[in-house]
Amino acid sequence: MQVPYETDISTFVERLVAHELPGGRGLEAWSSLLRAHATLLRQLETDLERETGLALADFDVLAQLANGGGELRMTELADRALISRSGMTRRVARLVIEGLVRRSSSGTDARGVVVALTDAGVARLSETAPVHARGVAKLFVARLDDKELAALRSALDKVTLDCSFG
Amino acid sequence: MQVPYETDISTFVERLVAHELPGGRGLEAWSSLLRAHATLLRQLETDLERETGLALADFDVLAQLANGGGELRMTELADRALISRSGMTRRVARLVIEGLVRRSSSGTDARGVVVALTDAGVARLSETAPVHARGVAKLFVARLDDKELAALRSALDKVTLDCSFG
DNA sequence: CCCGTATACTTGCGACTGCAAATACCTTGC
DNA sequence: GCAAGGTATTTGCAGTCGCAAGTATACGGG
Repeated sequence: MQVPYETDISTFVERLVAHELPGGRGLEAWSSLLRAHATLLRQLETDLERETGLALADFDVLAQLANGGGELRMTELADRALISRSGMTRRVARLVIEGLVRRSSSGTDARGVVVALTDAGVARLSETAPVHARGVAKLFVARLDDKELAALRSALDKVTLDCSFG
Repeated sequence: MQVPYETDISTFVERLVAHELPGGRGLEAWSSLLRAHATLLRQLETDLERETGLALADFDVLAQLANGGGELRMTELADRALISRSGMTRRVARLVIEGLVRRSSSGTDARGVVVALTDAGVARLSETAPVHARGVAKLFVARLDDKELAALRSALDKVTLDCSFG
């Protein structure tokens, strides 16, 4: 491709992008989404780990199981936690070793595995959920009013895809 | 912690969380943020890789460099790309091997490294930027009107932290 | 009843990540 | 002009990830 060296690279790329996104429309919002997500998750992760010793990824599995009534299938769990099935296989394996979760085979489908919270898992979740909730409250919810939260949710749901992992 | 087995686990955890987030306020918005981010990035990543052979992470480095006028220091690059400095060291190393980027020492600070786009890097960015922009346009911008984009940006900027990596 | 295909999950693999420690250089105070 | 402490970057390491392929089970048509 012919590159016009006489102009600034930044404005050159801007022109290329403008063909798809006139005036760079929506680009600041997109970039804000990336930044907010990255910085918030980073902070929540380190806070939770420091205060409770539990990794956010592991907390998420426990929380999803609780939301699911205490037990879920592997695929369902992976979908809810937004990671791949193979990733969930290993996460669950780690949690089983820690005794926070139990695996049993599904009664109706011998291919299936049901993952359930153990008593220790429920206890661990009980300790950690308030800490994480406090983090989300302080860093996210407290900085926004009801209107902003509703707008955020509405807009984000419009751009959410329903693709799963392999 | 004493766990009331007689009640549902889901409502039990809900009660624990309600102490920090009355009524679970903002929790749907938070979950929407996580879902939107995960699904969008997954799709954009696979689309870009399939159509251009470039990983989104590598594209991001090239784009940040272009935005920075063609060259940036490692730390600045890592901050903009929202990853750790050590991660950026390795990404840049890969891009140097591919010939898309060049490393040179800063004139004024012998500790510093300046990363710059090569001609090949500019060319690669020119091929890939429209593809990525089209993806962002189709999956994100097109689904929202100007008001929603502005609200999204405003709300997300309010919750963005300014922490860096180690 | 059995074959072909679809689904549920796991494993081999290669690649990427961040943290902490190490290295190299700058800067300030004295 | 040099020691002490700060900054920029890289490397050792251990952990995690997703993809593709593999295993095991379910199911539908002949």
